[in-house]
Amino acid sequence: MTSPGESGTSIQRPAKRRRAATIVDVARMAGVSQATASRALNGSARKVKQENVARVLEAAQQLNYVPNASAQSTRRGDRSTIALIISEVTDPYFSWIAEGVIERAELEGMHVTVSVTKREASRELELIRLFRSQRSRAIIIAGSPRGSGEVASEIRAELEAYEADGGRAVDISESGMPFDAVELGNRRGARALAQSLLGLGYLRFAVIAGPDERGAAEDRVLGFREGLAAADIELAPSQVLRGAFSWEGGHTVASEMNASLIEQTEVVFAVNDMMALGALAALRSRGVAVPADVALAGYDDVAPLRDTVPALTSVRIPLKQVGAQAVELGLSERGARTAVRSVESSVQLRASTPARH
Amino acid sequence: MTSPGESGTSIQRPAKRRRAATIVDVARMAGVSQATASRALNGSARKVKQENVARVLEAAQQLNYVPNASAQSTRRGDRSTIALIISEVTDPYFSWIAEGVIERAELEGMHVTVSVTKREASRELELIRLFRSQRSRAIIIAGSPRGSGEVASEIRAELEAYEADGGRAVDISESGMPFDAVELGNRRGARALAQSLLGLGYLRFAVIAGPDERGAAEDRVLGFREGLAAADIELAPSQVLRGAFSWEGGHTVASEMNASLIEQTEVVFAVNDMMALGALAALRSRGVAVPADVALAGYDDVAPLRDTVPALTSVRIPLKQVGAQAVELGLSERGARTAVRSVESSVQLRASTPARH
DNA sequence: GCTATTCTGGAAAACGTATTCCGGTAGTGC
DNA sequence: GCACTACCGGAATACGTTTTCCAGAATAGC
Repeated sequence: MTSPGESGTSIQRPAKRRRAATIVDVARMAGVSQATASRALNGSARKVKQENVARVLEAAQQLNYVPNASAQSTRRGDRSTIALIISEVTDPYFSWIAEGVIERAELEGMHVTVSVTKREASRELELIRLFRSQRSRAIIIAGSPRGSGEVASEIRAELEAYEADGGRAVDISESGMPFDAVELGNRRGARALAQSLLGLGYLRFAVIAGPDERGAAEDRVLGFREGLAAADIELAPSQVLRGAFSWEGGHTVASEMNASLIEQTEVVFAVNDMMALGALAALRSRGVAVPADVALAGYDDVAPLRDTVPALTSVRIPLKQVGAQAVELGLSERGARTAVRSVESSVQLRASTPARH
Repeated sequence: MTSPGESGTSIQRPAKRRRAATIVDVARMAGVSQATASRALNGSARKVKQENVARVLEAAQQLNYVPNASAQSTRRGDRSTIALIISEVTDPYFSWIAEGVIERAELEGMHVTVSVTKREASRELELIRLFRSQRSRAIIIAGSPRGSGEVASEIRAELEAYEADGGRAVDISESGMPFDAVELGNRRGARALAQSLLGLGYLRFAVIAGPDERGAAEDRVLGFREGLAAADIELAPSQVLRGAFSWEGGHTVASEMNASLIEQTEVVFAVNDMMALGALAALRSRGVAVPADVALAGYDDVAPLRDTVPALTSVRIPLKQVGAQAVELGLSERGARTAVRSVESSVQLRASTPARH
């Protein structure tokens, strides 16, 4: 049954050496000065005799030399990586932004360091400090929890200090902070979604919102409200349910949703697709048919989720492009006023919200 | 229509300063020596008078001082970050592994740098060199393209050099390379899936495999074949279709799939869930009902995809745990033989593969 | 053949930090 | 008052680089 070599294979390997080779070792082996070795290895402005270059390269190869990046950057004082702070890696919303950031950064010959906040402001603060300490070229923050009070202002102060030291902070959201930003048009998008749903004949709404009233997701609630207001419809507090920004969050909210509220609701708008899908699963297991009994809309229009049944109505944001724009801002010259890029989102009507009557 | 403050807001901000404060600045402001400042700021073994500590801290605060991480680590020679190399951020398979890695690393007080290969071996090589240069504590590689020949052996050499310099390489997959590894049991899992499908009464199979015959995904094909072999069923070459490891890949393969092959097939096994979903969409748009006409199974059992309709049969791998194990290996003492951890996967039968007859 | 110029190599300084080593001060025991 | 021992601050050195500065050699120009 156990095929040979399939598992549990443990391979003998060479003992470990002690210490990485330095440029001094290379220089000694090549019989040149350390300065010459440095010049030969990184092609500085200065020329070095062809023969010496060859010897140095040969020695470096031989010793498996790799420059010590820390030493290089202390000396050069350079900023060569871009830091990306996101809330959650497993959330496709963030991973698509990350994709865009990484791709664009690579085009510029820069590397990206991705870190995760888990939506804790204290972690965000810690990470910003870390990247400041690492002299990152730019810090891109997507989906900051941007807690209230204390921590929020510490975060702001830290970012300002970072910019004062020559770094660039870029915010993905409409934060009103004095940093460059890529604006997602959450409010506008949600407004458009509300209007589209009204256009389909929906009149009675419920919203599954984020855990509290801060952050960019709340703009979606706000925009949705504005859209409804145009038809003189208001959202009562009981019609706004709150839960975590995840599949589980949506599931929990929909599971605990008051039966009479469901009864009265024609369409549920969840502020992101993951929550919408969680809600979908919960509704279904409660015997509520979607969209027959209740229609459902999400936000983000995240790719791999597009083929659920019923296909989910959502608002598409060009997330990769958002990431790319953030990089461009981060690499651009810092102006006296904050720069804001924005991106167009579009309502995608699908089977989960059929026209009513 | 345009609400004030919603968009296009550009904020005046302070002019940028020139240079980050160094520990020397702090020491000068506090009126102590640089050595004392250093000792006060990082709590070294040496004690420094309470009053001086206070003055130094005060000055640091005042100047918004943050230590220069590069300088610190050139001096200390420390290795304090873990590098994670994955193929694709947007693929939930990888992002769940990343989640596990990041979470576990944080428990150990380490930070993680995530980089993306895009499945190009040359990029992998470049990244390994980068991390070697940055003196990462460990390099965890998930889903290496592990190209053939030339580059593959360069990669191996680079990793060996990295370990010789004191780093730790951890491989997520069964690679047969002389590095510690977390084994996913791909072959075993696929074999079990095949057996389960046979148990349900399926007899005619097709496989949607990766673009070529290398890498861990091919073990899934191999294991599947082994499982079928137990019932004396063989997979003809025409029954193994190849495409990219993505939704699009699965979609393309299924779109181009020969109609008579579909006719003859009872169940399609795609080597990962994303491809399965792509195939699902394509089949559907060709008018092929799933599972009525053709059943479908995937692999990975990735969370947000679980509630497609029909629910997708798949093989669940505890991906977060895989990431965590990789970190443990990377932080453990290096032994004379490679260590291998393995993880249990389990077949999840769902509606996409109903029992036959 | 002599001077002026261009090359190119090496010694030394610098980057910002941590740490070793030295010396002075204060405290303790007589 | 003296010797001995903590204690703690500062000067100097080290980390592995890049870069400046100097000097010798080679080349060019006459």
